[in-house]
Amino acid sequence: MWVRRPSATDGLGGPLPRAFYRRHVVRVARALLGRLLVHDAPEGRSVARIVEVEAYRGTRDPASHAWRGETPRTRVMFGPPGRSYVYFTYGMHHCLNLVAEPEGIAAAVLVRAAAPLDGLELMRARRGGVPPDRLMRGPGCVAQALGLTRGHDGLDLVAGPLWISDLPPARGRRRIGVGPRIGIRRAVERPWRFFLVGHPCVSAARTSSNQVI
DNA sequence: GTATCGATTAGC
DNA sequence: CTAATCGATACA
Repeated sequence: MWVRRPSATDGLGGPLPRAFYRRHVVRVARALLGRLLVHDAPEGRSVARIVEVEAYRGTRDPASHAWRGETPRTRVMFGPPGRSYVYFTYGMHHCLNLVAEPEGIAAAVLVRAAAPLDGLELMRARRGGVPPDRLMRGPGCVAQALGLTRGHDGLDLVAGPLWISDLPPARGRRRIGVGPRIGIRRAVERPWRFFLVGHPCVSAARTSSNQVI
């Protein structure tokens, strides 16, 4: 069992409780915006603010990996909430999801973009000489910057090396943009992508066509 | 067994 | 716009 190492400069609070994730995936996705994503890797800690997410749910939405039912790859999506779902795609990229909703309901939130806050050197070593705002812009970049691979699939987000802080996101003066998911051919055009409006680390794709609420 | 496509990215 | 690159999936 992994034990998170405390540190003197640790002002991050603790991991969100499992109940946070045991809700409708869209509600979880919105609640994740602005929160701190932490990876305590053997090489060191990385911290980033989540600025863009997408929700995936159920076995009927053809955009969801789980739409054909439970398979070895999607099993974790059907499992208990508060775990990671990391998949490999296009033969070269990994993507990080956070599993939501009660066990038995396949649902997860894809982390599409984040703003690096700590562990910048570590991220630069993993990503190469990329400007800070581009380190975690795009789901593949998020996973790469954090050093996540399929070995990080199914991790417990409540008591593990990968977790979301329970510190509340800044409430004041933040707008949440809403739009359809990106990169989906058989799109189900529903407002399942959420992002912090105007944040430099949000992926630019189709932003102009999205509503702002 | 073969064929196709992908919750993507970097580069031209 | 396309190449990269391989696991999951569909089908013979």
